[in-house]
Amino acid sequence: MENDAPAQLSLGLLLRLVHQHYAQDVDAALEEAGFADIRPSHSNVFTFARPEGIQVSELTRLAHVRKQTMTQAVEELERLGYVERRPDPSDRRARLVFLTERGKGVRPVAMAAGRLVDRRWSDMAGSEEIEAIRQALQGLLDKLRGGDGDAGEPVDRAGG
Amino acid sequence: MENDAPAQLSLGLLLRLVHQHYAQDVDAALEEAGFADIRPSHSNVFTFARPEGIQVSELTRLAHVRKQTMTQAVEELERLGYVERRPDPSDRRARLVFLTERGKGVRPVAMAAGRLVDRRWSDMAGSEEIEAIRQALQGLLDKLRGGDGDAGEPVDRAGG
DNA sequence: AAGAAATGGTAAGGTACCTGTCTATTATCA
DNA sequence: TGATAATAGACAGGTACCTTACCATTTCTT
Repeated sequence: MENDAPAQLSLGLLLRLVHQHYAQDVDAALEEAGFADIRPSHSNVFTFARPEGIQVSELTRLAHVRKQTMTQAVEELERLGYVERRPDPSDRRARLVFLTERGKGVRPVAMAAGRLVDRRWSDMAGSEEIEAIRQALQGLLDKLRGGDGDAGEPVDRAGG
Repeated sequence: MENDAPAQLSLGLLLRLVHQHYAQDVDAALEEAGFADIRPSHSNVFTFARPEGIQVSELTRLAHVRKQTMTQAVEELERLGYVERRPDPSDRRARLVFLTERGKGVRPVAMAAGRLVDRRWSDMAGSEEIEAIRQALQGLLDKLRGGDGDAGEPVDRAGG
C-alpha cells in the first residue's frame, strides 16, 4: 500500500513477468483478429506447417518444445478443424500434420501475431532496445547451452 | 541434424527458454543443497516469511503471483512440515503463515538458490552482461505496465 | 449504523510447459 | 542378417502459473 515500486526484481522473476506479458499480448492479438479459439501455443503449428505435411517430431524441433506439448497443440487444432493428421506414407510410425482449408485461412494471422507484439513493444520501448534485449538473451542462451556440458536441446531420452 | 543454429529466435521464445533454464538451475541448486522436496515455487515463501507471520495475500504481492499459486505453494510446504498456518488475531478472515523450526533451517538455502544461479550465470556470461539484461528487462516491464492503461499488477477482480 | 466496496481466503477448472515409460518401426553396423 | 540403437508417437502424471466464482469479514462512504 505504501510502496509499489519494488526494489530490485530478480532475473528469474523478470523473465517470468516479461514472458507472461508477451504471451498475453499474443493472445490479445489473436483475439483482436477474431480467433479467440486459437491459443498462443498453437502459433507454432501454423508457423511451421508445410503443404507437404509435417511430423509432430519435426514441429517440436522447430518450436523447441517437447513432444507432448506439441501433440496437445496439434490435437486441439485438429479438434477445432484447423489441421488434420494423415499417415506418413514414407514412415509407418509417423503421421503428417496438414492445414485444412480453414487452417490455411488463419495461417497468416497466427504467424503475424508474434511479430505484431514485437512491433508494439518496439513502438513502446524503442526498436533498438527490444533488439538489444533479443540479442542479449540469444547470447546468454547460447552460453548457457554451450557451457553446461550439454551441446543443445535435451534430446528426449526415451527409455530403451 | 544438419543445422542446429536457428536463424533468429523470437523474443517470446527466448524469454521462455531462458526463463526455463533459470527455473531448472534453481531447481538443481536446491537439489544440490539436499532439499529435493523444495520446488522453485516455494522459494518465495522462504524469502518473504517473517517471524511475526505473514498473510498469503501479502506473499502474493511480494512474489507477483496469484493467490491460488501462492496458496498451493504454502499448502505444499505445510504438508512437508516447513510452514504452518495460524489464524490472524487481528483479522478473522486471514491466516498467518509461519516457518516451523524445520523451515527456519532451510530458509537460508532457499533464499540463496536464486542468487547462486545469478552468480553462476555472471561467471559464465559476465556480471555486466547479466546486469544489463536485468536492467533492460526491468525497464521494458515498467514501460509495458505503464503504457497499457494499467498502472501496476492486475488487481484480482473478484466477482462480487 | 447501514449499504457498498474492498480484501482474505477457498473451490473448481484451464494452459502450457515438463518428465518418464512404453510400443511400433526404422536405421545402423558388426 | 540379426542384434542394437535411434526415432515417431501414445499414455500417464507432474509443475507452476492462470482465471472465474464464491463466501466471510473488514473498511469505506454517506
